[in-house]
Amino acid sequence: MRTSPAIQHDLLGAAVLHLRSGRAASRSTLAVALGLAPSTVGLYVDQLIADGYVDESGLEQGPLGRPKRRLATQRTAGWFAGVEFNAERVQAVSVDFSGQRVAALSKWLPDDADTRTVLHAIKTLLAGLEKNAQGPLLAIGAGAPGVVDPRAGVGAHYAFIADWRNVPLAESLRERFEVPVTVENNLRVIALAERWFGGGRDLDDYVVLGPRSGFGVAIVHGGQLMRGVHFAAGEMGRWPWAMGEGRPAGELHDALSAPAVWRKLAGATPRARLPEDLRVALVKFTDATGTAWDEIISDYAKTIGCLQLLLDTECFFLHGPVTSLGERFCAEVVAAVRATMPALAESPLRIVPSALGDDAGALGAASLAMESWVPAFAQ
Amino acid sequence: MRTSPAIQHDLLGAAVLHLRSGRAASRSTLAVALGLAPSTVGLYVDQLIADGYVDESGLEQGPLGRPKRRLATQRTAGWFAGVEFNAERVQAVSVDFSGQRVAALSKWLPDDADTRTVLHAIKTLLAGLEKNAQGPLLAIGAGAPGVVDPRAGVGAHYAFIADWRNVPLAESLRERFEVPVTVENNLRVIALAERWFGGGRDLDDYVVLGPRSGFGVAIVHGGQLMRGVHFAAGEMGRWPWAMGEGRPAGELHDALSAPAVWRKLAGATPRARLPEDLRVALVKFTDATGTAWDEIISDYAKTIGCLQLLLDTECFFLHGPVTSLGERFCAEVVAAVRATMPALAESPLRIVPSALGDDAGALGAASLAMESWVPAFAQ
DNA sequence: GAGTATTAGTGCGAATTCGAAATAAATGAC
DNA sequence: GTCATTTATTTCGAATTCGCACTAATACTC
Repeated sequence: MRTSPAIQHDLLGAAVLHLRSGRAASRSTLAVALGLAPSTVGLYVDQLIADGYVDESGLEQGPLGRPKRRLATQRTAGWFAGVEFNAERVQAVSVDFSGQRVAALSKWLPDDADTRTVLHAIKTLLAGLEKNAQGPLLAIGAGAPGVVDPRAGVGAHYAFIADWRNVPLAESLRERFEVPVTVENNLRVIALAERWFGGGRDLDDYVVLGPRSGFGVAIVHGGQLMRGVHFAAGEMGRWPWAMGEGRPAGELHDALSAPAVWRKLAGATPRARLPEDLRVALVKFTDATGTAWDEIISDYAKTIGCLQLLLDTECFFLHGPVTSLGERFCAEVVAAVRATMPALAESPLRIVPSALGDDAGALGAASLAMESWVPAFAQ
Repeated sequence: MRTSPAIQHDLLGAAVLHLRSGRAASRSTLAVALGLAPSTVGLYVDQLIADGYVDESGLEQGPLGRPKRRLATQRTAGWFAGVEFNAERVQAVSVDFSGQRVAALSKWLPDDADTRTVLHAIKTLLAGLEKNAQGPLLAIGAGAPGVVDPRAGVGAHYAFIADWRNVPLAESLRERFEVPVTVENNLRVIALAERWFGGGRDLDDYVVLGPRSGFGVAIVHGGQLMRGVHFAAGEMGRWPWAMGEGRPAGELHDALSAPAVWRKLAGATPRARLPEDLRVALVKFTDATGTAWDEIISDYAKTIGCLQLLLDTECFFLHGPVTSLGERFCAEVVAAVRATMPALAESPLRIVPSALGDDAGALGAASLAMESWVPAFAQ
């Protein structure tokens, strides 16, 4: 028996995050990850086991020496909700305490959706998830479009939902569900999803490319989301952009957004509804060729090359409907960057289509919830 | 008398940094800044005073209550050296323990300077500073051009000094002067100078614009330098850039570098030696007008606008020779950004000419030394 | 000028975290 | 099988840090 169980702390939350992510799976690795003494970690783990958040699931033998006692988060200790939305639809997922996706719900919004409609839809989906959930709801994360102030928990503004101005999203959900609520911008939440569920597991520096109805990016630097002083970082779509010889200058949106890509490939205005239908439509073009294709490759290459020169990041994740253009698209962009930008000719540039599907945003929102959680006062 | 003097720690170093920067000036403010209990800070301060690093310099009365006992770093407790160089010259400064600049030396390099020459010049300047210094040398910081690996303390490569490849700069200086040595890239070191000696005192997010022989930027995000995975962040000069209607596409270097600006304004190739003479030459143009001037404004506006859309930073500091174009230049660039980029029309964009002079780099290098220092084991 | 309110700093016992030695659990050599 | 070696975890006294009550130093009130 130990002398005294340690009083709870943010460190308990941090320990759970390490265990859930798989970055640490025993007392000894946890000690290294948290920068604490092994004896201290022992106390924390005892506490977590006693409270039912963690259990020991067996031994893991290394090449030599005493085996590690494997620790894992207890699946049934509770669950997290993530919800993400834009002007067209709301998506929600539930994730159990061990970080596994459990269920998902989504709902299309009417064309004239205003703030009230959207909030109502969000609450309906969350309530739907609650019905079939195991254990208590521990926290909610929300990914909102437009400018979001995560500190205040407010959706500052977004052009495509009527009325969407200084919406106290966090407060509204906390009142209804009585758990902590964290909000973050749409695309930045997807960056979190990459870290927890996608290819960003071991990366501290990466960029998410988000060509949807516009074009934006989310930058992760040193493991932290780059938000910008006014929470407006990543709005690359507004860059001035020459559309090609003879054609008028426009914005980057007009070259890289999902509808713009579709328009170029199909030679017509998209009737497809964003973004899922566009995704399906774009699959048709995965082996396209010709000037339209080359133009798209070259625009993407130029954009990503600029980003790489400026940020020197480790990996670019392509998200949204354009992802359906596949590996070949990414490979050709890499080749084009190397060919047209001398400074990056030797660079180990990585551009990968995200392995996450359409609910990346909702998963990321759930990650937000997981990251915010700390154990309540165990009495 | 206190129970037991606390054993030394990195926290002692952090405390000194807060006192030196003026962010904290008493036990109570220090406690808040360091996130420690007031009683603990008391112990640390006792230790620092006993070791001669800090002293009490009087009282500071607030609007109400007991006055703070003002703490200040002891000017004579030792000094820091900062050295910065490029292919043309080496500059070095000494800074006393309270962060005041004491002396500066500089030296032009021969046209064919190679690695050996440069290292020798650096050591000579540092030895020169040592001669007139008060107290012991505590640490050295170095700002090196090109790609620098701060972790290894190595200058990785730089095109304009023959032989400059994987130069163990830190090791070499540590051997000679027997103090800790930290190295960092040229321009990033200037960003540190802004924080310690310039207008970046209270900023956590800002960008340094460095038009010299090329064009690069240094990004500070969340108080931390953005280095990039390969220590190559900020190399914007290699962005592809349309030079204007009809003219061939080039790189951003060709539009924004100090020689390029001079060339446009003077209509000739610069004979001026970089960068000091260019600075002097550019002063002549501070009230220039005409298409050349407008073109420069518009190129800078476009570049800075792109950066602002992407990074949403708090302030841009203009450095290098172009700074001599003055406040008017910056104001016109701000106006041009607002006029040409709708998304930034309302933005509280700040572009300021750096208040630091030509030895900003050396001062920044000294900051590097100050930031790295922790008190030795006081016995 | 005594009393109250406010803020700064200190003393001291309690709580936390550490460090080093002890113990535990494995492998491999003989 | 026993023993040396290696790695993981725990024990336990020591070191650090905290929390809170207390003292200190000021302004303001009456």
